[in-house]
Amino acid sequence: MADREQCAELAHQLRGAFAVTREIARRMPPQTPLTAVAVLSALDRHGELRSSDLTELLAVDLSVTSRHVAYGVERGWIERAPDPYDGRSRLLRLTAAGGDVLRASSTRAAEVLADHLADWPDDDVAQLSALLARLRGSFGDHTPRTPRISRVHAG
Amino acid sequence: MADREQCAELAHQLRGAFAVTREIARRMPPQTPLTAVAVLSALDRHGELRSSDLTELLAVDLSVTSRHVAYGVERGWIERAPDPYDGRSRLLRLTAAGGDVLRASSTRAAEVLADHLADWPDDDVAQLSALLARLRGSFGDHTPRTPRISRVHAG
DNA sequence: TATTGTTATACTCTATAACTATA
DNA sequence: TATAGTTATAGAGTATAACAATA
Repeated sequence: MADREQCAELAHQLRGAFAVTREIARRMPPQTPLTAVAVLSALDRHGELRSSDLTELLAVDLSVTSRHVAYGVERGWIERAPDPYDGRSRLLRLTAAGGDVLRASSTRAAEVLADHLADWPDDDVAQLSALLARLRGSFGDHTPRTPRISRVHAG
Repeated sequence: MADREQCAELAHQLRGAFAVTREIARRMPPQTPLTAVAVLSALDRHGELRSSDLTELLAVDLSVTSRHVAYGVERGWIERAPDPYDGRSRLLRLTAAGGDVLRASSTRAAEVLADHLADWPDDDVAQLSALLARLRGSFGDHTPRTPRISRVHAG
């Protein structure tokens, strides 16, 4: 169990990571800000999602998700299908064009990181990724629950 | 040397960490947003700094630093002393009140983290902190150069 | 009556550019 | 002529609240 001083130090380092992420964001093309990439990436990894699921994954307000999704839909990166289990919501899906944009964006972000991580061993990069994934997981259960809840209700 | 796919994965996880940091920021008192804490923390760790040094440490534009510093000065958390080596700039210092605010803020941020990291072993928290510190370091040399440059110039 | 999602509005944080003062 | 810092302004990103539609 982590003590308070360790947690305070981690909070400090997270602020540093925040700065690094901002640095990456600055080097992304203006058409695909990091927020847009985050939405596309979530859809790519989880498949069909509802806005409320995305909201949990991105840890923002639903109104924010709504805007980001509209941005992607306008550009043909995301498509909205009817949700057979709930007429109020729709299922969001990545389109082929959205997949292309995501791949290009991921490549760009990876380039920026690789520029600075040239002397990092593979294992350290992997370990940092793994620890960050766990950190994210520890901040609440952010597994989308669209299939589970809807189908239980409908079945 | 990290390959591109690993870097893409790390970029993804950094976006997740970004969300976690936002979550912490939301739970901070409105008087001490995370940006203010970052400034106080930098002054606490590095001692006297110029605005340009802070700008590098925080990885923002100088105009942003200027605003954040003004915010702290207005509240008595930061004091500005004349820079004996350069009349254009001033040396920024944490005041006693600023130290108090920083301690309270750090405690609060640590609490939020500790709430979610209850089941983390000490070693993992320490390792994540260490890797994040290294990540920050790999993004350019952000060691303040106030003493070095000024004194060389003056000496 | 509660919930999903949208939109209007306001607030925070950051960047760009114009400016002052000093080197 | 260049650099440190400030300030005005604009642009992202987010949250709150009011709203429409459905459960």
